[in-house]
Amino acid sequence: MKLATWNVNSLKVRLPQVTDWLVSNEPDVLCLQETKLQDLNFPINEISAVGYQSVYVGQKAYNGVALLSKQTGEMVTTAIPGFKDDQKRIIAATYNDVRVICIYVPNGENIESDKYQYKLAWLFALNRWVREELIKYPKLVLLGDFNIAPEDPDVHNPEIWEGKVLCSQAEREAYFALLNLGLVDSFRLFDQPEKSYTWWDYRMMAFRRNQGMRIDHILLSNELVSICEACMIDKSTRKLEQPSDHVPVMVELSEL
DNA sequence: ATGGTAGAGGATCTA
Repeated sequence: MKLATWNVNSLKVRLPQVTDWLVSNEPDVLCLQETKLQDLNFPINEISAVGYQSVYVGQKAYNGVALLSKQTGEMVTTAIPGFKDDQKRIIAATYNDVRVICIYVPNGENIESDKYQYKLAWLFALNRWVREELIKYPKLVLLGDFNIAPEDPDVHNPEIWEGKVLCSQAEREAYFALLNLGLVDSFRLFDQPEKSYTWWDYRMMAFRRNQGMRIDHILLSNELVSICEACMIDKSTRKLEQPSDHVPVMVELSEL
């Protein structure tokens, strides 16, 4: 079973890249963030044409998440239960007894912003919900755009970014609180290239200089860690015309 | 201190 996540920064613009990527990589499930589409505009036919079903929840202009899958997902959820939120940032479904939770964590803007407080509150609500989901679904994958670089090796210039949004102590504590529920960062299960990142600012030639951050993650519950065979970042999509500022991350699980 | 780019939507807001 192959599971992937990709913040596409507008599915309308990135649709040809997404369908090409599905054909080339054949994931069982691809999780998308920042689709930036209202539900009535979701391109179900174009995605169906390459053999994938879609479930999605979106809104005008911002946010929006989706699950593209070969098989039909069950128990689809499109909000964190008990957390009032106008922003469409989560979608979850179950495939082969594997609970797949796709998240688009708020960016936070900067640590003085109201958006930062919203981010921390959102992460707290996520934690409470994932704790409950792990009881129901021992095979669980939490993946998406976390907007958190967990440790200094995940940041191109940790001295400059120290304490700033995406790297602040409170955000990192919220990330490790998720791991403490019984989740593992699949990327660090394996040897990886130095300076591996998943996002580079569009500005200042950040990608060419590899001035990025690793903020997109695939976390696995303990039951899935033992059957995880690989986790890789696909930088190739950042070299295409009109790229997203994020690139896909994918895991391979055996025996599923 | 500011700007640099991209996307949505039609002026700014978000990232």
